[in-house]
Amino acid sequence: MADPVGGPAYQQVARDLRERIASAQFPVGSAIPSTAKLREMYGVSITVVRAAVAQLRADGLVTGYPGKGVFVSATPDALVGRAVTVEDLARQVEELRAELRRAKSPRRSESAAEVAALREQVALLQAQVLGLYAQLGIPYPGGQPGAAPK
Amino acid sequence: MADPVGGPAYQQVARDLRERIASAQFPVGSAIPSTAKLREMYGVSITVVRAAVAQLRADGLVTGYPGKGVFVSATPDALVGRAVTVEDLARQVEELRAELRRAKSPRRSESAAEVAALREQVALLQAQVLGLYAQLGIPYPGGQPGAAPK
DNA sequence: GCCCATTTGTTCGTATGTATA
DNA sequence: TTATACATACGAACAAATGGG
Repeated sequence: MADPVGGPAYQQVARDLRERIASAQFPVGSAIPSTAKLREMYGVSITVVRAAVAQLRADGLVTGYPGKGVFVSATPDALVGRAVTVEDLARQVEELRAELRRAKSPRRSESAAEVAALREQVALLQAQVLGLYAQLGIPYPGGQPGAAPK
Repeated sequence: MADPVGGPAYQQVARDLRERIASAQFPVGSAIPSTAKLREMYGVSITVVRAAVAQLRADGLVTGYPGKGVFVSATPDALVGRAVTVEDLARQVEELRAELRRAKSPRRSESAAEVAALREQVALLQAQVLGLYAQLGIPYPGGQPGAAPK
């Protein structure tokens, strides 16, 4: 599995699982197939399945319970509908990163006051992104039944 | 490192690394010890180290670059909520792109170190935005009435 | 109550690919 | 070319929880 389109295998599996959750093929409240089943379904190893499920868990889409299974806790649509602009921002940032990688400088150093100012700007941007998270996390309508964490 | 008090080993390592980052023992912009070094430091396996670093990376604290290392991108203290509008964030991104073109102009001896640091910061932004897209409004996936098992 | 199969979570080891120096 | 380092990928094992017999 060298390097197919779509990136690493575990990300492809995670993406496919996200689509299935979004299309209600795996409804909220139900359990996704077990690790062994997913391994057979996608023809990958345990590691890939674990990584994919771990990513979904980190994203807050699923929650696993030892001895029972991994249950869908939310749909990606609920997140997308609220973060469309943020997704657009992510695309722009990704483009910036691609351009920067393409602009590999040979060597040298020193000076670069403009770069320093740029870095400062990036730092400010970073703080604002985190602040945006804090801001949007509160008024989220669904998926927050007022239950205290665990 | 079987210590049930602090949870799994990889979470303990991640917590310790967070504290070191917060205490500037690992300053922003610097690289944390390599995987092999961390493995010796904590006396754990590669798996634990990689799981801990992966968690920090998912949180947007560090960013890894193959062949270079894992660099600190931000401190946990920077997670203080700061209100900001999406429009402001989009404008900042556009401004950043304009500055970036000026910085990567064919000026030959452009500072490679600064550009590299900038690239790390931009990569951090990408990770943060993607994480924001994923975790928006989902502080805790548990507590679903009827969905949570038993 | 006890044993056993299933399942998740964690941990261990190792190999390969790719990027950097 | 060689060495280092991260990312991904393969396999295997154990603990804890669940549920069926």
